Amino acid sequence: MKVASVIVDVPSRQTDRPFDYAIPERWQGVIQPGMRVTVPFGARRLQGFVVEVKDHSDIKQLKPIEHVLDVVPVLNEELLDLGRYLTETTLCFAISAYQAMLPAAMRAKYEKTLRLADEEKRGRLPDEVKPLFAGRTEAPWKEVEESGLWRAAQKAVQQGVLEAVYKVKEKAGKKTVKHAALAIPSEQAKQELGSLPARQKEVLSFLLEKGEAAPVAELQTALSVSSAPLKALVDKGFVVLNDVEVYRDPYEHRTFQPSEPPALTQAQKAALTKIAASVRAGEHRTFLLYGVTGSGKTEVYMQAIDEVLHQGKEAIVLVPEISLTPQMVERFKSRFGSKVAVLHSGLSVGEKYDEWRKIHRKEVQLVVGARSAVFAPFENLGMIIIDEEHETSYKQEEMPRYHARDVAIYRARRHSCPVVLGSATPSLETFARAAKGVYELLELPERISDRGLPDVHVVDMREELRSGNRSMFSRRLLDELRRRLERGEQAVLLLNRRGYSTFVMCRSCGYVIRCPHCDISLTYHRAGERMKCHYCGHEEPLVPRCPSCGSEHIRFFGTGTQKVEEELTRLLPKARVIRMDVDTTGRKGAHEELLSRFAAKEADILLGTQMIAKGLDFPNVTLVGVLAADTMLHLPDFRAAEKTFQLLTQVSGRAGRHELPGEVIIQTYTPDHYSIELAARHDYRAFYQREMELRKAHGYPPYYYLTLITAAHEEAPTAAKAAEKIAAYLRKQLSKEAVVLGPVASPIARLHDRYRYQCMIKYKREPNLTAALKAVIDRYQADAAHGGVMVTIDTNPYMMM
DNA sequence: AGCACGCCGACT
DNA sequence: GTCGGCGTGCTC
Repeated sequence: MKVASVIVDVPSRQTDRPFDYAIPERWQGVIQPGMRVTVPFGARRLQGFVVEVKDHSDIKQLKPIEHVLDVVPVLNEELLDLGRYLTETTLCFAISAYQAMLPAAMRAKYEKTLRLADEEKRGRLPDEVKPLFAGRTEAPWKEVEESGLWRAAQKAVQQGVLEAVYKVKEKAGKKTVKHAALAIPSEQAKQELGSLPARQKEVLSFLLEKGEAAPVAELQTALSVSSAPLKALVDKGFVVLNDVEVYRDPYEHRTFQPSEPPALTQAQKAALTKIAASVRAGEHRTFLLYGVTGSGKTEVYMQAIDEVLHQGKEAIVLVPEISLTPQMVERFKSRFGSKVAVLHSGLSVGEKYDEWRKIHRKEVQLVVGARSAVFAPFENLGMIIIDEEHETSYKQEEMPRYHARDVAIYRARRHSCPVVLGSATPSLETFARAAKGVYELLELPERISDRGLPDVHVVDMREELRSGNRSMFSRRLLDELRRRLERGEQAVLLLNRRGYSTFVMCRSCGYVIRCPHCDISLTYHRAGERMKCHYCGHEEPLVPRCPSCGSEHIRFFGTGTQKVEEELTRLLPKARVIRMDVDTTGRKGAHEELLSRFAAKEADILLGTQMIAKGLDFPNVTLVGVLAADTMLHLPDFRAAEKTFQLLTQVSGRAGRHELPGEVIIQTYTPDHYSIELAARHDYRAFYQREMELRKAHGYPPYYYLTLITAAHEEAPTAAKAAEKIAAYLRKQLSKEAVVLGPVASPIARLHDRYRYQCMIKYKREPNLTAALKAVIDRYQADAAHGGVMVTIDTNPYMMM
């Protein structure tokens, strides 16, 4: 008998293993590993992934597979293996790994209904349940539950009057368009023409002329006829209607000017030569393309891609979500046309599904996308590029907690092809590997515009305060902004905090308004006079009095983008300001719209959070202002200095990229901090040296590996005790070289109503670590469902909170 | 994750 | 005595 091993769609420790199912006769030879199926699982039916097909199972009573959802496997051998690798390295469930590789549309939706066992039994329904089945034989379980008749219905099920039905549904379908085509040979159709009414004649000759199926909508507008004549022809059997599958094209109404590769600089040429050689040789190598902002990294990528396509292979380009701007898409679309698929969060579920299918069917050879695009189901990969390699958004913060860089290197090794990591501010981990020769360093030390990097001025805001300027703008920044307005040039202002104020405090008693679910102060948002938690999304109206002492002296502290916008319009009434943050770009397409307005010079100042720091390229921008460079510096994160340096360098790079010279003003309360000083001097290497010393001294990456374990529970002592036990267990299991720190309360001590305690493991080489962590999960993650302690493990964390 | 099964307390 | 609460363990 043929047996399929299936990973079922239940993300829990106990079900995180294959279950065997019998393959019915009709699907023998059809079912292959990597296909999605639906299977009976207990009382339910679930979607699952076939991971193996075999001849025998040790299980006595096998249930059969119910349906096959795919004609062709959606996960090939390589991706199935990659899933196993992710499971092992990130300690996630196999089902989570496989689902992360596919578009959301392919994940199943489940539906439970109650159905009348047969019509004769209707009379035996309990009276109170009867209305639910009035005029139908099936009722959604949700309705039954909401009506409060749960128990009566359950009883009816036991008596065999009703039966529970479990359905597995596909989330998004394929989009189809109705097409009309001739159902008879064209010779016959021509003969029939004479005897037809006028309108029908027009329709039939239209189809005859076209010679192929025509979209119904198109046909109707072209001939300006209703659907009646068409229907008549269908009834006569002359014409058939078919649903033809089409792709939703998110760029349907856009045209892309074809572009030609420009000439390269010496440095670009040198880098390209090395990458191209590696592509041609089909060898796995990791390059670090370290090039200052504006040095033309993208052009190197594109010409390297040319080489890949030339070899008949495929390429993946990863770009951070926020810099996957229309500008970026346009550059790739105009160079590579229909060979490109684009995957980013702005697309609808259906659109993403369509882009994925284009890749799966090999209709495109290039994918440009955010993190998850690294799973693009190509089978003949020639290169993977990761732009802005240092970006932390490449790390997924939920299961599976993978880093796209690691996945890229895994896949590239398997496909024997190069990986190119590009950045103006490489992560320390990456640069250290390049320095050691593990990666090959390629440098682009100069801007292509020949302009040099912009002048950066650091303004000490303590000085400003001392000379009586209490506003959030230094005199220098305000002067420069005015000058830009006069000259008709544009400015970009960065403030890494959205909302109006960062916290609301009572001046009488010092009470700070906090989120009731998290240990976080609420941010005041002017629109609608509301206070929001930026972690869990909790919102409440602003209170006129202090909830603690009743005083009316409620004041706003700290500055957010909303407040800056207000101040700007007060100080520079003539300035037209565009504000860009999560609050103004939430709507679909808003991001794109705001940027194109700025590009069209409909505004003088672009004010925003870090989403404006990356990748934007506006020729008319000659001033960049950073309002508070220290916002990230004092966060409880060993990467705080690195992130500050990166952000300052990236945002500075937005100025003076073309003919006009650029200038950058950085406002700070800590002008002497090395991350600010060295960013102002554009000195990455000095920063790298300095930061490496500190990492070494404190035992942080890249000198040590980290694993972060968080225990969370509604009761603080329960969470603390669990963390304590875990730490003790790990200390016992691991070698003397490993350091287990904590447990301590997490920097965000409470989140979503749960208190959180964390332990950190620092280690260099720890062969038993994975086994020990699995044991921790087995012991604690099972309890999570039963109101127990929730344990999360992040091997190689980027978020310390 | 669901869901069934099973073992104890409060009602017709 | 039965109904109905929730803890325990299983799902090929």
